[in-house]
Amino acid sequence: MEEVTNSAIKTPDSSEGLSASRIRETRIEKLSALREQGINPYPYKFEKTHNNEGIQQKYQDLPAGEETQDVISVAGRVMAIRNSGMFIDLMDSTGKLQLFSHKENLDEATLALVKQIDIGDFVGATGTIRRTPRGELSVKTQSLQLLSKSLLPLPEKFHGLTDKETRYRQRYLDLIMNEETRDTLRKRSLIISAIRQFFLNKGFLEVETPMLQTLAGGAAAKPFITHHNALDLEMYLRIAPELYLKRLIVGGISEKVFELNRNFRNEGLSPKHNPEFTMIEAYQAYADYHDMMELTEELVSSVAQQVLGTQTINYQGHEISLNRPWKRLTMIEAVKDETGEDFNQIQTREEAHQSAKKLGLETDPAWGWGKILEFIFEEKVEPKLIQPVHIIDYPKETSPLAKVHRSDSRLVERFETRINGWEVANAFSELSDPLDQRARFEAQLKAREAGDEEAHQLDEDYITALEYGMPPTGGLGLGLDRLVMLLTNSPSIRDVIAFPTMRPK
RNA sequence: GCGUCCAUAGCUCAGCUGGUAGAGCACUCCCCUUUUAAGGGAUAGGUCCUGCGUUCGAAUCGCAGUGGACGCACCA
Repeated sequence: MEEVTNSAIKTPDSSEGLSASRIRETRIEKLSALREQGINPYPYKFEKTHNNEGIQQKYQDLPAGEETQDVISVAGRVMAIRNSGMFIDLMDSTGKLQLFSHKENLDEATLALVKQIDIGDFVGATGTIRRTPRGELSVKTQSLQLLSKSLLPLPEKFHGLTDKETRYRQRYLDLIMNEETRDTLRKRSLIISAIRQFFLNKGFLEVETPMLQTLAGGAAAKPFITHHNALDLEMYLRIAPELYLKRLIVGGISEKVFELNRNFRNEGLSPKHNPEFTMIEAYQAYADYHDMMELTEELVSSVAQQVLGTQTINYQGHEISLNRPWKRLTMIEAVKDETGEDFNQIQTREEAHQSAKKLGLETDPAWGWGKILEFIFEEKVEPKLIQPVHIIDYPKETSPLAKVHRSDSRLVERFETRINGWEVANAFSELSDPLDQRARFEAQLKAREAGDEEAHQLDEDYITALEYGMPPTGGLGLGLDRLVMLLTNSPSIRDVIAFPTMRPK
């Protein structure tokens, strides 16, 4: 088990040049030297009594030059070595702490070990706490243990790792070198945790629905295709959990359900799109889209308050207030306010085409009234919506899963929440009429036959479920990654996903 | 998919109108025991992304490719 094969020694990472591989070879030689001294460079356990932040806090009032007799043990990665090992910067997940290893305080073996420590190694240290005359809180080392030998050189200590490609491909290096990355990904975790707690506190039941589906429904997007061998069946990675969550509402497992998990869409990559991304979907029986607006506002503002301690955020130079209530604007009003074109007056498809033309927009002759309204909205209004706003009452023809508006049959009860111009949430009064649902699916099928690859597929079993009866239900979908981008001021979705999709090198 | 820009040591970067590659950090060795990007000295480290071309001569110019960033398209 202690044997190291020649091939292990002689196979450096293919991306390394000579300089790095020489450093690596030197360090492998150090491994043998350590073992000859009876030191296992990869031991099993260390009794760590404190983390670095805990020490910094506990002794924050210790004056410079003072020393305590408290004996503690800390552990972490060596980030810098000064004065031939007398000073070591030790980093753990909570922060930095200096080790002070004076030759007068150490036995010969420990002093020898200090000399063999390299930047990047994990070490554990036991000693007393003192603050140096220059004010740096330090562990005055009594004993030192190597906890893991690092074989590869870390990036430069001052400039760190800045190359974006390397930061995404070797996220572990990015995390070691960049506090900002650690902070962003930790905040992501806190945000997820706050969201989960928010729903649980409101009585929502967390559920899981299939990622592998025989029919990729619930959204308009291209799916990833895969194959199940035993069933000899073409399957899809889900593009949305929506139709399964509503089946659970039909079944009555709970009147409130939510799922927080991955969706997969076979589309382009961009600073706002990753092929796999995290979606929060929530469904509440006996509720409508007005209730979902309340839920969305409460969720986002309370998560910001909890994780950031404020509801005013700064995103790439824009100050955004998440304080409730958020503005609500129908799509028709939004278009009228911005362009003067009033789709309450524009009734026919021909008039709609003319309206778009007047605004300098090119339309596809196949588009109907609703599609053109939505297109004008996206082109002319959307980029200007920086502050949170619910855009409500979408055209029926582009929303096949939403219930017809109770007072305008051209529209559905749907809203999208825009923050910084982005679609952050999408919600409906869910369509519960099975016959209408079938008609809407059939319209989508026609669009699919006409070449729209992303039109919804017809899900017979879902219609069957609706035929057994689904209560009036409000549904909400919320893109987690974009929310995290906003709350962490991250310019790219890749900054908020630990391992973003990359082409293999 | 299209366009623009980028690719030089492990990392961060210089390298001029074409003349054959440099710095700092890291590594190795020496000095140095109260440092904070420690300091001083000496060494070592290169497929200049790949290929083809132009040229007496290419890191540098051209074409193609690969990878990346950004923008557009796609994302109803």
